[in-house]
Formats: sequence, C-alpha cells, structure tokens
Amino acid sequence: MKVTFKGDYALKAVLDLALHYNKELVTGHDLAQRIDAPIKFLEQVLLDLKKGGFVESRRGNIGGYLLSKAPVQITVGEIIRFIEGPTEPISCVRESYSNCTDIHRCVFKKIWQRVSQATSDIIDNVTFEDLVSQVNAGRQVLAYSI
Amino acid sequence: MKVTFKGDYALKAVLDLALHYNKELVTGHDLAQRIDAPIKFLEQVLLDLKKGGFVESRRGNIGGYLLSKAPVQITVGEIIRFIEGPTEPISCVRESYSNCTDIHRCVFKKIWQRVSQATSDIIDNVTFEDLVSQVNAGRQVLAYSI
DNA sequence: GTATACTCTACTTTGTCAATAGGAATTATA
DNA sequence: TATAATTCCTATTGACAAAGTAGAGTATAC
Repeated sequence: MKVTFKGDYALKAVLDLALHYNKELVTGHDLAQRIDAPIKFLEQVLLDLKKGGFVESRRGNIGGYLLSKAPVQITVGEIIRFIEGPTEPISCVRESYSNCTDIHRCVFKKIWQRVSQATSDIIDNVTFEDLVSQVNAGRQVLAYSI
Repeated sequence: MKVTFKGDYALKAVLDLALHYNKELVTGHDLAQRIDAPIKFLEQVLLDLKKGGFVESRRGNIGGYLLSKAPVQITVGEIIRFIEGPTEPISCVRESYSNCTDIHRCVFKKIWQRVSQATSDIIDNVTFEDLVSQVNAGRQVLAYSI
C-alpha cells in the first residue's frame, strides 16, 4: 500500500468533516486551511469523495461540505481504497502473478496476499468515529496539562 | 509498501540464485530468461544487489552470479527494503507526520506505524531458504500428480 | 586472441503525482 | 436583481520516478 498526498488529504478532510458531523457545514476554504492543503487540489479530492458517496455538498453562499454518513459508518480502509486503489503491494495485473502457474513466482504471491490481508485487518477496523474519539481524548489531555 | 518491477525482479533473481546455491554459477542471460526480465535491466538490478552484499559475481567466460550468503541468512524484507526503500505506506519526510504536534494528523501516523509493523512482521520472517523449500515441495506435488 | 560474460554510464520514454488556472453554475442575502 | 460566496468541471503544467534501451569498457577461460 502506498498513500499519496491525495489520499492523505482525503483522510484528513473526512476526519475534519467527522469532527463537524451534525454541527455545521465546512467550507473548502476552511477545510484547506485546517488540513494545510492547496484549496484547488482539495476541491478535486472533495469532488471525488462526493462521487464515492462519502461526502455531500451545498453550493452557493454559506455552502460547504458535510459527511453523507455517520463517522461510525466510514472506515479508513474505505477511503484509502477509493482514492488509492487496491492495497496490495504488487499489482495483480502483472500477468506472472494473476496467472500463477510457475512455482518460482507463486511463492511471492502468497507473501503479498498475507501483507495485503494484514493491512486490511488494520485499516478496515478503524472508523472515523474511533479517530474522533482519539482526537477528543487528546484534546482533554492537552487541556489538563495546561 | 509498494513493489516495483525492479523489486520484483530482484526477489525472483535472489530466489533463482538460492535454488542454485552451492551448485553452479548462473549467468545473467539464463537468469533473465527464467524470471522473464529484460537482461540489460536485470544487470543493473544485479549490480545493485552486489553493492548491497547479497550477490557476488565472476566475470569472463563461464562467469555468472551467485549468492554471497546462504539462503537462510537472507530475508525477503532485506531485499525489499534495499531495493525499494522504507516500507511505510506514507513518507515520514512529510513534515506533518515527522513533526506530529497536531492531533488531527497524529491519529493517522499511528495507523501507518501499525501497518508498517504488520508488514515487517511478515517480510522479515521469510527467508529464501523457506522459499526454496516451498518451491521444492511444489515440485514434488507436481511430480506425483503426473 | 577470441568468445563469453559482467561493469558502468548515459539516455529515452512513459506515466503519475501534485499543483495550478480559469471559468461555469448555484445560492443566500442586501 | 445585483453581488458575493461557494461548489463544480476541465485543461494544463512541471517535476519526478519507473522501466527499459544502448553501447562501450573490462575481465577471464580456453
């Protein structure tokens, strides 16, 4: 698995929207500032997330973005796969792996499958509600320490 | 983690050399044919593997390549990291991850670290001796089934 | 000395990533 | 209705790496 800037922005954007879930709309401008992304690039990412059914939007004055599902219903794995594609370390399109007749090559395929499974076990079991809780817990620690 | 053709070729080359360990030298030509790689590209990979201390070579007529350590002493993880670099899904060079002061960003760093650890647990615990055994076991199955 | 093989460096092609740009469409509100 | 704020859509660019190509140079067995 590889995570590009695009995927990174997407995850941070969804987390920010999760933090504002059931509260207010978030404008692209504010979002871009908080997650430190170029606004025009972020707009494209948000458009993708919209097509993927993760995000909704309201146009015009006082418009903005919001999550289309509850944070508990969105996992990190869903976002990553949607933006980055399959998480396998090697593409199965590569013919020597999809059509695994030669034993020399087949042994590696098993390894990539194990890695892929281990990765999925992690990213598919973290929801954005989990992340919101972590952020809030972190904030409390910060508040106490002051 | 991402595995490019270069890494793929490197792994297959080392496996092929492992299958010939303590037997005979393997020429670049033969190697390229068996693992289905462009010879001139494979030569560069083998040169890298030599610099990394995994492979030795003999020049001239009846020259070729051989492993510089026993297959049991080489892991898949070593080869991958040497050829592809770090296995983390996201680069720690990205300042928001190396300098993790903002909680919004920090929660994802933990996930990438878990993925990275899970990946290492797999690839660092497979030696090329393991792979040789698998190949030989596969060959026996094939022999019986005929 | 010649065929065979590895060594080294440079180059090319192709594709993706990340960002930039500019306008079109939509909507609240003064 | 005009305007400001906002999302939507498409095109383009610059940088970089991945994958392969090329050719000359060096070593060695026979």
